[in-house]
Amino acid sequence: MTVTIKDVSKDAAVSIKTVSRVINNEANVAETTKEKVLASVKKLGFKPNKSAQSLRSKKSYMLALLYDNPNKSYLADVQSGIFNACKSTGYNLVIQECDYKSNELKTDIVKFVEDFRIDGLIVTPPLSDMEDFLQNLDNHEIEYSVIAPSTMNPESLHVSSNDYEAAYSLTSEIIKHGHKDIGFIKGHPKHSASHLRFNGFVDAIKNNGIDSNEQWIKQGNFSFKSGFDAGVEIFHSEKIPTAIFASNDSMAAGIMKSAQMKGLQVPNDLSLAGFDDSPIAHQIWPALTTVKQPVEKMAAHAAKILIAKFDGLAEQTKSKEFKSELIVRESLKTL
Amino acid sequence: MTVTIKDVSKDAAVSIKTVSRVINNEANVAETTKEKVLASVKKLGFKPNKSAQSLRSKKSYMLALLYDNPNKSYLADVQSGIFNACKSTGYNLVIQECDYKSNELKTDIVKFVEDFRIDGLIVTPPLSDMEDFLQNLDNHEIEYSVIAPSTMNPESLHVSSNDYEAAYSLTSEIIKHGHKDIGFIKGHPKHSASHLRFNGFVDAIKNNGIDSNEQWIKQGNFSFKSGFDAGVEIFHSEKIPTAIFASNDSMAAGIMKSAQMKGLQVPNDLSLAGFDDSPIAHQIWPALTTVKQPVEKMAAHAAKILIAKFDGLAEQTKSKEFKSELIVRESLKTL
DNA sequence: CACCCCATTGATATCGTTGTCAAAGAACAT
DNA sequence: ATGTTCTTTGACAACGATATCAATGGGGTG
Repeated sequence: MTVTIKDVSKDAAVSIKTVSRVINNEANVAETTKEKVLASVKKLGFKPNKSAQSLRSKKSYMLALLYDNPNKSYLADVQSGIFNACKSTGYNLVIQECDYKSNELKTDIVKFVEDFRIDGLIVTPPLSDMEDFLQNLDNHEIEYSVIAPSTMNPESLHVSSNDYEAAYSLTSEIIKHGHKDIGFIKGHPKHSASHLRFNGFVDAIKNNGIDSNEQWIKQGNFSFKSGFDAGVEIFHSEKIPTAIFASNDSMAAGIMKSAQMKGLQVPNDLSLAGFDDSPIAHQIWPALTTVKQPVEKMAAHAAKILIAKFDGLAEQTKSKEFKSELIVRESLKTL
Repeated sequence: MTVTIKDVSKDAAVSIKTVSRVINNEANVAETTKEKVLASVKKLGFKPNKSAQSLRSKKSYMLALLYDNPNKSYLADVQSGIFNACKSTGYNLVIQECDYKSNELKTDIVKFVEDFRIDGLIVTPPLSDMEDFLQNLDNHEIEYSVIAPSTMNPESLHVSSNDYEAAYSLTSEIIKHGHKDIGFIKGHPKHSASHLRFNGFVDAIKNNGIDSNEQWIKQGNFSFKSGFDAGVEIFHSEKIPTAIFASNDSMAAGIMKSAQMKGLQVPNDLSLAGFDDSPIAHQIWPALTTVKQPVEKMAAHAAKILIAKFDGLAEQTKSKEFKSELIVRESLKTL
């Protein structure tokens, strides 16, 4: 049958409480005792029963991922990262889709956390950008870790990426390729990443002494269609840019479609750049120049720092900024 | 504080065991008693403590999704379906990535199930096509539900789709558009869906009195690159087909890339069809003619029948075949 | 040496449910 | 009326861990 803490205590000739102390890494256990217990644990193949732990300790060992993001590839990466972090620490993950526009969102989530006895939340954009939503979690003393928040409260647990710098250097790269007429498609206005990327673009343009043309700057919302629509508008103007930087790959793909429909060749007639390095970036032709963020690692870290807060792990428990990587592919041509 | 079964039993003036009986839908509870208890449950907002239930009943209320499939969009849909089914029944889902080629796969999974006390597995292709793997689960008395298995054992829990018929009718549609020279890219040989789709294609060709050209039939593996490579080969031949049917959208996108690189216009010089209706299908231009499977619904059903087996739900607990939908888009042109 | 302090350890209660088993009463057969 | 069976109900143990609190003993201090 299954091995319990009692079996271990017998084998190691100590009390069950001492075994409990060892497996929970509690202080004040003699080194020799600890070794003895660990030996028995290993020998018998003991694994603590999560249900019993949970029942007694009032912890559920469950995290929940909150998202409102139609990007399946992003979501898959986030999940994958969190799952890995959970697995090694004995936690479980529940996925909860949200509607950031809903009026009941705040109360729904509090109820969700209480009903399911969730230990902590991992919050992704755009929810991570809603100050009042996070404030509400604080008020209810719900623990959470945030991925890419708009304001980085040093008190709060969060991971971020260098969106501004990445957009700045991608823009610089475009300029280096000889482009002076550059369009930009903004991302969803509720995502802080949208503004960071736009600011990076604007500053790079400015610092290189290039004028920006308002007509070539369009508001998108990260969807393929919004990119397509923006492209249609831009290609309608009398003069069109030689390059367009879209705030994500889906929109860049949308632009590519509208360009192709208009008979424009990418990259000969138009260079294109995206952001995210989603699968689409290299599944279209020409493949997109883009920026790759270590989404999976970021998500894993977000989970780790949250779990560390619960279990007091020694590990790197600090909020952290991750670096993106510029990927230059065929869609960007030297003029 | 939290409401327990004890509070309910007091409020309803019955024993805790009777409350337990009611919330577990056990037989032999008088109708009036049942109503009384349910009223108290509702009034107090009682929710059973999963940890306590789990500890005592030796059920974990956890399912695991087994996959070895790089297609993120497919995975996201499967997960989403299962999560929905789980949520309404109080189960949780763990995701377990596998390597179908691994020698230790069988023992690893058994260990995984035992270590985490998983109640049941949901198995996706290509694992669902590995007879010996499933047999091993049977031997260890591990419960599971299979998505798209190669052989549909009426004893086993499974959901399937009509891959053969869908491929047949998509091929017929291509033929109806006037094509006689049709290429085909096979999917990953370990997926039974690959063979079903190919057989559907072959039979449709035959029944329409069309000759198939071996040179235009290539082995792929569902990846973008394999589609691209197949395209390169095909476009190398002296005569090229007027249409190509790829066993999934990624490969169709790969072909499109190789066609465009060769200067071939889709659909003017070459019609193209894919399968799955993944996001890429409408994020490239021209958008792909394809087949959409109700993946999310299938996955939800797979979870439901598994849970039903545990909890004896009255619901539709039968294995089921789901119907796909043909989606004709611009990539298919009438000759 | 007596005293106290602190590190270490253990006995036992407890978490909130379900399982076991027996009791009480209703229904039916004899 | 009596015995038998079946339905309905409850008292109490048990699941496997952690929490509480007290006991033990070694080391330092006066």
